[in-house]
Amino acid sequence: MITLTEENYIKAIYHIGDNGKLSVKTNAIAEAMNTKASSVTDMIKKLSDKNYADYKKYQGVTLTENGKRVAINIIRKHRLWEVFLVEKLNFTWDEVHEVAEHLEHIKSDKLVDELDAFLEHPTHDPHGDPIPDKDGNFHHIDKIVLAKAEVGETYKCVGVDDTSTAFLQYLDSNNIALGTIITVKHKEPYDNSVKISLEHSEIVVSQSVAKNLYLKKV
Amino acid sequence: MITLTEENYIKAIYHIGDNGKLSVKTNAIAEAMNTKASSVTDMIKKLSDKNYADYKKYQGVTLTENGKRVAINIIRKHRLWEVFLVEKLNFTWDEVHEVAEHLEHIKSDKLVDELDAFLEHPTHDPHGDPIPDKDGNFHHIDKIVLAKAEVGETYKCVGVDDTSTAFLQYLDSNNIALGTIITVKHKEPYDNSVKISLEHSEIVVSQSVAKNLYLKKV
DNA sequence: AATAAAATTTAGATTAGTCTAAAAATATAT
DNA sequence: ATATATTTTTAGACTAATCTAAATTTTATT
Repeated sequence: MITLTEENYIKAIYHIGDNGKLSVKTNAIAEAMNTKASSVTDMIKKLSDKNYADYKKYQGVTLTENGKRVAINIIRKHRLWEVFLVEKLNFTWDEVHEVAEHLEHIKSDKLVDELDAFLEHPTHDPHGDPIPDKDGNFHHIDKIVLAKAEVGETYKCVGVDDTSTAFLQYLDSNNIALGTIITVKHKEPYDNSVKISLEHSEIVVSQSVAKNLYLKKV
Repeated sequence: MITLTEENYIKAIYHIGDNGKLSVKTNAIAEAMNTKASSVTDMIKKLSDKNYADYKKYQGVTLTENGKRVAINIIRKHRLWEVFLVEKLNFTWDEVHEVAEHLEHIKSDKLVDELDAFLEHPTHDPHGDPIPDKDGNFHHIDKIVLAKAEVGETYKCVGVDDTSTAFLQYLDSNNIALGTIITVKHKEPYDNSVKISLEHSEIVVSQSVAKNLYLKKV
């Protein structure tokens, strides 16, 4: 049996290590999970014993195929619940994360499959992140970041990199949501800010905003 | 902060003690929760310290108003999730309990309120048990048990006392569900079995079935 | 009312997850 | 390449929830 805590560590290792690809350092996990490095060492030993991770002392951890499977399944559940909360229960995209953190640990294959069907097999969560299917395959859309978009072109907003409450609320207050159509008007070389036009407005966004908003050419 | 385990003990005490009315014995809790009496003693001391229960050594426990509030809130969540699982995710009434046992512990007022609204403020769960409202008030329907129904009268099935998988599957296989209309044809004094007619059939049910099926006159 | 039986509590141990402080290994800088 | 700084691990302790076995209290029986 896998515990809730083990699941959370596996998820953190998956995310920090670029979707399970890279080896992850003890301190990076400790910081992400708000614990001490010593606690992390204990846990990664345990994950290694249970064949969820490969661990060599002082060298960091990587997830095994088994560990990746667990991580992807939790991510699938997390993102499906986020869709449910936004589409059915009127949550805003900055409110969903905390609740989904808990819902993602409910263990029932039937629950996940039926939820997926009820939501009509969504491929992306409210932040634009892909939802893996039952077999763990991600539906990939080729998106670019606003900072790299071309002046004069028109795009659809398809996701965000930064999912912090502050950023999501900033987007809300400027009427930018998933699906919003924007046109790039000007890129200012001096500070890398970008002027964009929306349906009813024209705004200038800073470089940090431009680096965190994903677009797809329409 | 209240732990998951504390919540489960509080719920058990509430149920065993006839909805928080009676004092509950240590062994009764141990049996219901599949633990040892010594573990129960430890926990009820803790619940007492935290003002969820009143406890006098060797005399059993009762819930405080505070404890009852917690219990009713968990029951509300449990039953709302059961409605969701049956009505939206195609669960059968014997499949819902286990998953709802986990969902009931998710803590988010917005989640519960929105779920309640999404389900259109249901008053009863799939087994016919009442769902308390936000303020903890139960919507009471005056139901009688089949064993006490009158011969010749017609009733609607509104609930069950026994929610075991075996009983629910028995009802399913005899086409009895919440809302089913039945007429009492004959009560056999010899073994207290009851002959009832459904829409397309006439069946005889045993005393143990008759004692666990709730009806309302139509 | 004395004694046997049953229920309950205490004492002490165990496991999962965490922590602090010290020790060990690795990385960095001159 | 040697000293210093940083990172990681170990050792030992703590809390929540559990257990077994022994002790105590209550209940039932004669």
